[in-house]
Amino acid sequence: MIRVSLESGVCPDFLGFYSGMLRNDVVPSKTSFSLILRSCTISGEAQLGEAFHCQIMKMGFEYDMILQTGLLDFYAKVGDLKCAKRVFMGMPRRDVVANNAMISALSKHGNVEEARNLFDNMTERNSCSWNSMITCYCKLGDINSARLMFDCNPVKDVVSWNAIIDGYCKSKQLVAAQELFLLMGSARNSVTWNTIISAYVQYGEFGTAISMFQQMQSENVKPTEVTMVSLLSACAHLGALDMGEWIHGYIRTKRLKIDVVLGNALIDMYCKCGALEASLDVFHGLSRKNIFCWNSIIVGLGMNGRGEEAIAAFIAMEKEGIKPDGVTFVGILSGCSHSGLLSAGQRYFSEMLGVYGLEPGVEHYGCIVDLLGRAGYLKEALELIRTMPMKPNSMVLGSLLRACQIHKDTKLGEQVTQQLLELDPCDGGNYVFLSNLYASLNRWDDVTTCRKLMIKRGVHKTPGCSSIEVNNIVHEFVAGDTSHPQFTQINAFLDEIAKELKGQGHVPNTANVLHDIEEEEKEGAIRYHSERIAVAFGLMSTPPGKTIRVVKNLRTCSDCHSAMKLISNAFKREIIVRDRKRFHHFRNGSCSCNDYW
DNA sequence: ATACGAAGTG
Repeated sequence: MIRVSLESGVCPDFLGFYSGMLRNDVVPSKTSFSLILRSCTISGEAQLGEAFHCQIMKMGFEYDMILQTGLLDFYAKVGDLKCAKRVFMGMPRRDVVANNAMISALSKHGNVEEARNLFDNMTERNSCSWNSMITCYCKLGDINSARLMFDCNPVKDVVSWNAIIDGYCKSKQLVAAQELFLLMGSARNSVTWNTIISAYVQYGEFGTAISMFQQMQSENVKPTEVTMVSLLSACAHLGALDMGEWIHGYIRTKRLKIDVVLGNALIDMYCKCGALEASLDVFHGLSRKNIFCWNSIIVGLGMNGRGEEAIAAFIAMEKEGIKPDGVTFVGILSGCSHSGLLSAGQRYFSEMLGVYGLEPGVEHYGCIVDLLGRAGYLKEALELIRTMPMKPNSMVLGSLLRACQIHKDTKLGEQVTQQLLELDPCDGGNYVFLSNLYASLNRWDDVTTCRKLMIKRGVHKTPGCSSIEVNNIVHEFVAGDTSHPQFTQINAFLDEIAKELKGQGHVPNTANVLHDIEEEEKEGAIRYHSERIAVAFGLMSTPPGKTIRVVKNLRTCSDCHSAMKLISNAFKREIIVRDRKRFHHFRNGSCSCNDYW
């Protein structure tokens, strides 16, 4: 029965069968223990396995090859190098399997020298031996040695190819990975596809990741849970809700197993697409939740302006006995900041160390600077930066700068921007900000100086870019971009919107024209910000009443923010804009952020 | 022996 339980793949009940044996006065044999050990290895039960090892010693069994290999494999998998070595040294004879297990244990600890030594001294090697060495070098970032191993491997199989492709992906050599991927042709299995899809997601090429999935299907390779996790992550980044929902449907129809990782990917996708209720449904439906799931939902609630609920989730998490970590507090503190919960945020910040024993990092100080600054406590924020135990990074200063902008403290704003410029001279945003600041003060000479400095240093501003998904296709609009095939219609529609807004008394905030150095250079070629083009496109190409969802790479400007409110009212549409850091749910002329952002 | 998840800023 223990063997059956083991071979069923998940070995859920080997302990039950073991205690059953004892209850029925059946003395477990050496084979029983070998099987149990194997079960512990597969399910990663480190402590349980050790306990059984003690039991085996007590029983006084003679150690044979099978038992020793089992023990070695167990210690190798759970990462106990010392014990693995001890078992290994005690073996009178070491076959390929034993040697491979030892190599893998050494590789886990980064002992590449020792692993290589063992590998070189082996009289017999199989594909596992070679593949272990390939991954060992890959993990260490020594891709050239890994490639050498790959090239010398006389018994290359699909695992060797997958391992080296992943190695290239992880060492930022996508081109080399693509070359090998193409060379594989029909030898590619689902791991190969998962590797390349996840690489595209990691490189930020979300659209390519999705089209690779389509190609995977057309080549009849079965997508797995891992494929879905990568695709959902792509959807989360793109804010592509339709695609995300389609994937969720696919998971259900194919009966893929929603474990903590896939569950978390779904939660995160729905949150980042602004579909909180769907996210909560998945969250509550999970039978097991780990810290990733809790953190995702806490961050998601905060990001969508539901700070109180984020706090409630935090309390629920504690009740379940899950200990919060640094990420949890980033979520809670930023959630408090977005909802203006000043005192709650301060309380959690002090409890971090006091109650939870977590040392606040620079990211947590950043949250509190943000919290204080937004609420108008500029002096306090500045004082915190002065007294905090580490140097402020660009994010901390960025938060302060934002506060200066909201509360119109131009003097402090200039100081902070100068500091930011020194910290990050390659970041175009800093120059734009400083330039805007000078422009608003009519200091045109300073504007020119700033602009020249930018050109001299070869720095470029990130262009504003918004995307919207219509009929499963993600359309991207860069500010001033006229390349969309339907641009003429879009432009006409933008005029219509402008008229409608004028009728509602909207006065365009001309200060925003100065907000963008490149816009000035293009001399009025850009009439509108990217999110407006995207919303216009959405309004004209979707049926009345359908929610419009737009994702923007930068933060929305205040003019667009007020325009969106009016558009939502004039066209009777719910508009959800995800900007760089949070969501705005526009409905009936107002926004979920209550203009606090 | 290979593939997957959460984070503050302008």
